[in-house]
Amino acid sequence: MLAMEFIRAHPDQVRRAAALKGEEAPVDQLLEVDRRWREMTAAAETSRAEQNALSKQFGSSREQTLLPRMRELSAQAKALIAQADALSRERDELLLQIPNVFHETVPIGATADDNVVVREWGTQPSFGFTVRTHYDIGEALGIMDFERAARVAGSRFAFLKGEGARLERAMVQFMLDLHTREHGYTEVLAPFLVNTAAMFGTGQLPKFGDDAFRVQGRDLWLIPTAEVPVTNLHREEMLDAAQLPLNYVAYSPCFRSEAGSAGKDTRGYIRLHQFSKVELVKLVEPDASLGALEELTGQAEEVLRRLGLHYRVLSMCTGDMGFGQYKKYDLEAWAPGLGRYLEVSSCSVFSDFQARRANLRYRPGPGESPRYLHTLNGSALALTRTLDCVLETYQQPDGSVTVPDALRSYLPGVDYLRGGV
RNA sequence: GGAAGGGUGGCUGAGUGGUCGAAAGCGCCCGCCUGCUAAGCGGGUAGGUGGUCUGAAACUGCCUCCCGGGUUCGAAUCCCGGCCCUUCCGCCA
Repeated sequence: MLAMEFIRAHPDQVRRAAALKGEEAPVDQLLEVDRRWREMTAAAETSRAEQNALSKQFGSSREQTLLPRMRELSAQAKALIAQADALSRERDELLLQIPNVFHETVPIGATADDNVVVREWGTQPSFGFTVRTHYDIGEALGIMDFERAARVAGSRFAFLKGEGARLERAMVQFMLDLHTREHGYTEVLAPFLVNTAAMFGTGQLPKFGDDAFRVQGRDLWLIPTAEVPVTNLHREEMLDAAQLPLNYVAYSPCFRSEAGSAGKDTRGYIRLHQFSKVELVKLVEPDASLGALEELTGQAEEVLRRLGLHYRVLSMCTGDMGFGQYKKYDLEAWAPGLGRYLEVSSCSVFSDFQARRANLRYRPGPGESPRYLHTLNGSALALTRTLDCVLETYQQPDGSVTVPDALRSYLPGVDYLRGGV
């Protein structure tokens, strides 16, 4: 969330940012409630102050004549504080609904059409035969099974079998190894269920609860991304500047209800209720966060380069950005069979928006006051769609699929996928 | 799941109704001392959120001893509920 202080000082910037992000932001209501809260708080505190002074006096003197006035003040203060608390709760609820502002380099725009391609790598491969989609390839090889998954779990689920399952596992391991060995990340295996507080911390709640699955009867949610547990890893802590930056990489399954995407990407291994993802999370000092976004994005891109997949990087426009994001890049890899780009990564910086919610702080130097960290995260990468792009890019005329060089050591003895176990 | 104990500042750890936002130690900061990063001496050092103020600084109010309620003029301290941790038992992979 934003600092109340910041909203008071820059209400127009906050209004503009919300409008350009396409979010409803109750800024005026918030400012009004905040004003009333401060008024009420002042009154309550005046009363409390007098009560405290008398109480202190009574502590030493035991002067019984003070008691009636003390009782009176006590009751009065309680009433005023109750009113102030109600306002403060109202204010906090409103505050949680205010989206983050964005960086000046973010393109202004309403829809995905306004995103800006900042760079491309490689070219669209050409084939001397009719290309097929990953789901045709996968089903023909018997390594992807949507029908049986539908019977077991419903639509938007999939089984991977044999070489398909091994391929995904190999890709996960390849990505984890790349980020830990070459990019300096610490591997984390995080809880796949988190509590409500954690979901608030990263901003999935209160506004986007419909997108997540909740465990019945318990205060637990299935994580929609490892961003949630990993960004919350140091919640309520006071870190030392010397520990920063913290770089974490986590594999996890991700669970999403896809509430708002009925009819979209219904075919194939693209938009599922459960998918695997390798996620990068960085906790950095404020001054370092924009540079860290470029670094993180580059590290996600490296996965695609090693896999030899053509891709492009988009700077997301205001309207296509998330609620809490300060700046965001999407990585889109080319899927020749589908004939379109698939979003395989989203890399974002949140400034102190999440840190404030999750209470992620550090002490800049000895004797200095605590500050909020800046948080970043990015997929590196989402397995489903990256796997699709591999199948479609490396497909052969005979229906088999060449295993990319980068994955050979992770699939010993398998140079081509031919539907084996 | 059952029993017992426990959650206090950056850290360790005292504190069972008022002069306690909280002893002591560690760490850190400033100064002194010692002719060379140690020891010693003195002082300082929680966070949050308001107000005064153009702002900074400074001063000042309030809140915060896991969370939420309650008792009381007054709660770190007493009562109730919750969460978490430790140990033992049970169960289980």
